Amino acid sequence: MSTYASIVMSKSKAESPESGPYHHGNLREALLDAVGEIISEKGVGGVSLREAARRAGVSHGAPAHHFGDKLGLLTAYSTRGFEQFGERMRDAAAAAETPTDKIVAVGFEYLRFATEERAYFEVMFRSDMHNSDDTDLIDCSIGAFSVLTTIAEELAAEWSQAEATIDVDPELVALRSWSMVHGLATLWIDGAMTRFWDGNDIFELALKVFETEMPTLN
Amino acid sequence: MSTYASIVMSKSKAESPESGPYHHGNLREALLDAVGEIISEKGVGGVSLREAARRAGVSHGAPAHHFGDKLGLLTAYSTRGFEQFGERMRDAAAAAETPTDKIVAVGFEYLRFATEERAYFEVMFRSDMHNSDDTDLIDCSIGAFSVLTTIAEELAAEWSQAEATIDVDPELVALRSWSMVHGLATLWIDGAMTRFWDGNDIFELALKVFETEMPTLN
DNA sequence: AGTCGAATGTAGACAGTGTCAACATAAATC
DNA sequence: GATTTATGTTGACACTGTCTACATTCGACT
Repeated sequence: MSTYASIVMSKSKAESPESGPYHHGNLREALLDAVGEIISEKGVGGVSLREAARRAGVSHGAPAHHFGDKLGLLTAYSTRGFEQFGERMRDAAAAAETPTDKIVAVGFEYLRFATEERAYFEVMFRSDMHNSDDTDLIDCSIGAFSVLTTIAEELAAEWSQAEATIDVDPELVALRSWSMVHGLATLWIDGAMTRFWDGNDIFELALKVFETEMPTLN
Repeated sequence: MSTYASIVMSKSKAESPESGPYHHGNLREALLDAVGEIISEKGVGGVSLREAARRAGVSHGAPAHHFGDKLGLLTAYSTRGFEQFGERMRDAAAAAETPTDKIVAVGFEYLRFATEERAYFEVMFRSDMHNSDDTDLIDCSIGAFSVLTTIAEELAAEWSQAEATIDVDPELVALRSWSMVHGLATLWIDGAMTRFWDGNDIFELALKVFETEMPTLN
């Protein structure tokens, strides 16, 4: 079919891809972009292989060649999210001086990512939205969290030097910080806190929550 | 059609409901039970109105009369989860003496519910799995969390009596505790911690995490 | 007791979905 | 330049949510 013919004969049906070169050129990335768009517009439940294909201007079967199945697409999207997440964590840590400043900066960056890049965040931390055994995904997630564990080690070293009585496990410091900031992020995102806190700034709330002393429970 | 005829002529097709009385009698509860079964077997993504109807031995259109649509079914399931969750929280708090004991007991009960009743937990804390505006759901969730806020008030009162310097906001104490335990629960459930903590007992980990002192970050 | 409306359940249709197999086209490799 | 590989298309299938039309039963009112 000539180029003219393909234009004239282009179907108006929504299913059919726009007329263009047979090969997309960068379909993989285009599909991942589409996933982000769909989640932002309709939520994670609105994601479908066919809709992503439609937005990338390609037939409904095309995505299978790049991602296998739906879970494969979401896993790749999740991996991309962890890449960007890790980059943000590293940048935030690098911009601060002391271990204490670092962990606070990383915590706030965590919240910023969760709220600004909610599409990624939801898929990243929902085990049924990706294949947890995927090696790329595992590598990227470990890369991101290693920022936190590194800071925790620096913190623990600092504390054990300053106060002889305190000898904390760095790993537990990391897990404790992680739990707190992750819980705050998810509860905030899911709207669970709206009926117990009437503000619309999570950073303001986070500052107050982090500063709150709990004597008998340290 | 006589009873005998209905038995003899019963179709073998999986779609068709088992022969029985025209009215189920307790379809609403049966469908909610089915949802729990499905989630336990196949995860939240495996839930479908038709599968629930099939398990309840009823035609595919029946659920609509009780729940409207799929979101309605999940909202009702979520509400039922918050009812049981609230009951557990209240029982745990009632079994402890001091405010400090109470909040620890409630925290551990929170983790127990998250792991033992994972089917409920996932739907309860996933905003796209239920209608957050549902009044019954709102009532039940507030009922559950009010246990925590009540304890936080008792704690804050105790602390402000004992140590004159500390005057904490009870609401922030509640949100802080909630964030930490919720973050730990969700990260544990989603398997995010498996590569950073090699144990299989969340209560053991929780004990260590809660006890970990973080001097410069209180 | 009888009637009628509401509640509950059935059956069929429709568009949308994921996945598969068969095929078409372009790119890469030798 | 031929062939293998990667990429994309098309059609089919079973499954899904939702809608409409219809059937049965329950309950309330006379």
